[in-house]
Amino acid sequence: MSEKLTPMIQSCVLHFGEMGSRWGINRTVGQMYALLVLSKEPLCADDITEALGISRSNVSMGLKELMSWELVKLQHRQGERREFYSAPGDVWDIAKILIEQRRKREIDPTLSTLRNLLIETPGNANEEYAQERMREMYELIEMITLWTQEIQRLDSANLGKLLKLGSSIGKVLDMKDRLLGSGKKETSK
Amino acid sequence: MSEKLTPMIQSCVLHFGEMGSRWGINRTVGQMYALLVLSKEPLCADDITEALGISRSNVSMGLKELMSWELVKLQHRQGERREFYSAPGDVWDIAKILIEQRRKREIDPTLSTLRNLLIETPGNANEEYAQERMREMYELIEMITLWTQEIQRLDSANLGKLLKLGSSIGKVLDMKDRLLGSGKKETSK
DNA sequence: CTGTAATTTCAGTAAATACTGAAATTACAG
DNA sequence: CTGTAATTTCAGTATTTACTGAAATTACAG
Repeated sequence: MSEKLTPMIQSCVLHFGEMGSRWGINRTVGQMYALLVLSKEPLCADDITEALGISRSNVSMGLKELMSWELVKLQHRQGERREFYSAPGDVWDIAKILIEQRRKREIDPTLSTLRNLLIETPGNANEEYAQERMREMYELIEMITLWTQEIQRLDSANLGKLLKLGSSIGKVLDMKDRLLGSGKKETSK
Repeated sequence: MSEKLTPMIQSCVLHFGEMGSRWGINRTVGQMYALLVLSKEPLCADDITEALGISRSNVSMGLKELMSWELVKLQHRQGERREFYSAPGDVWDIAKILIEQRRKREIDPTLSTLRNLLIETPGNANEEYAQERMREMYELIEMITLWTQEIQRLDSANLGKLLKLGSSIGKVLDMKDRLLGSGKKETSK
């Protein structure tokens, strides 16, 4: 990390590099992305090289990675050979992309693996129990995925609305009871 | 990976080892945990050593790691020196622990870092823009965290209820509108 | 086309992470 | 206590992952 970065931006970049590395994202790529997100203007590869003090080829590979995640857009400028890169301007859009990509890369394959194991006939009591747990996993992951997908449909405005709905999911459950008229007065806790 | 494991269980163990490594969890620790989750009976360290074909010391370190995440419980048996380890019997309980631990380890520090950067006075236009983005991140992460915390309060039964609520968050927003009588008829899409 | 300024690729190297075996420590039955 | 069967620690090593510089490739202005 060498030139140009103010301490404020540098702190943020370093932090997200660190976080990235804890979530299975290469530290340097995390830093690159933080830099792009925090920058109003699109950056070219050399800007990043200089800002982070890493090699040009490393930046090239990192950008390739970010492109494969569809986390960056590429911009041409008239009469310029260089490419400029930028992150989506809305943080929620970024989150949606991340969720979607991880779903494709990790969740879907996991569901598929579990599904395949669940159609096998258990060979003994162990396997029977194991399948039980796998089934629970499958259902939980599937449920969370479905909800997440619904939430992803929201734009920033409606997201805010949902979030202001208040801190209590309990209310949602109560609503459900009231709306659907499910007789017993259950609470969410 | 050597002894005893049936192909079904082995596949699952390998898959979750792989997934773990993509989420910043040591592959072997992921395998160990899958094994524990799939096993009805608690396992001792040697069981794991044998099942995964890794060294006893590696198992010891892995179990230490899993303990620090509070993902395993430890059981004594009368007149036995050995310790037996087991995972929670409910997959949703496991998920709640994972969410909670990652919040403590990664989300809270991130929010704290962002908060510190946000109270600084921006030194130039760049920093002003950067702070804008940081504020959006802060708010999004905080919101998601609050919701997640609410959802974590649910037990398996109520979770099922919430999830059966249906695939449409839109419905929740509609409920909100109806219940709170917010005049305009907005939709969630 | 041609020259140039950019990007990409990749073999080699560096750094970080994970794993092992041996030694030290611990727990407890007798 | 003492002996033993277990666990933990840790220095050294192996493996994996990340990074670099040099060479190859590409895009395009002129």
